[in-house]
Amino acid sequence: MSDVGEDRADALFHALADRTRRDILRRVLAGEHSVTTLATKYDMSFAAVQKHVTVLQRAGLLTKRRSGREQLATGDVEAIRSVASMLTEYETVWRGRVARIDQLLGPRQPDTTSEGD
Amino acid sequence: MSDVGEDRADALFHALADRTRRDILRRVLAGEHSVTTLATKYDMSFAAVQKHVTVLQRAGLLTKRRSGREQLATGDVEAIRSVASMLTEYETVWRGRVARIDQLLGPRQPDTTSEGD
DNA sequence: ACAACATACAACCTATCGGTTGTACATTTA
DNA sequence: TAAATGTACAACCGATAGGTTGTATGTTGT
Repeated sequence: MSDVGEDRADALFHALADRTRRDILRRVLAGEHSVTTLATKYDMSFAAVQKHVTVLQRAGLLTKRRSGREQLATGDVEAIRSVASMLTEYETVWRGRVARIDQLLGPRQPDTTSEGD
Repeated sequence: MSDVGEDRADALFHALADRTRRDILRRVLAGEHSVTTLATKYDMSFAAVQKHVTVLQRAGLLTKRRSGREQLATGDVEAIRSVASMLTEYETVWRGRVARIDQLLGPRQPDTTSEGD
């Protein structure tokens, strides 16, 4: 993967690696919230929450929209999907291994025990 | 979500938030590798790589199997899938928002522009 | 038995993280 | 216009992350 892609993966996974940020993300995916509104939900300072929002924003997981003196944050589901597709690539790597092992073992009886997946 | 579930999410996302660890993960998903073999691939000390392997192991993303004096690491695709399913839950939250907005706007003409997904 | 190899882990260092308080600034409302 | 509100950001602090070197321990191979 490209260096910029790895940078993006770093930012995305890092942003998701904190439970407060994940909770904020759920809230802003469900609907728009001002930073102050979000801040009231957590037992920490406004500044701390504001930093978490910034981290999520830098990772592209949320965007902010100014409305008067409020800054309304909204979750970006496309960013979530891009993380999911990264994971799919990992799973593809794994399937490659299974395919190689299958080839190594040669043709066998079809598996009838798990036919209705 | 339960506290233990959040702990697990912390560990998983943290483990994935480092490009060296992600690269190790790809390698061990593709096939078994000893820690020393992995260490030769990176421009850092054996101890550093060993620590990365431990982080991945603690998160459940890989398992180790002793073979003589070697420790063979192998990727666990189920852990990858569990992360993917977490993300699906976030997407579900988002769809809930869209559904609420739809309801708010009331019934409309069906969208014929993207019928063939 | 002994040398070489593979691993584990402690101790240490620097940078970053997640939190704090304080201050500054723009916008709204009385 | 002045006070209240919402935000941004700098400076600081303790804990953790990611790296290092050094040492100890188990496993091969000669």
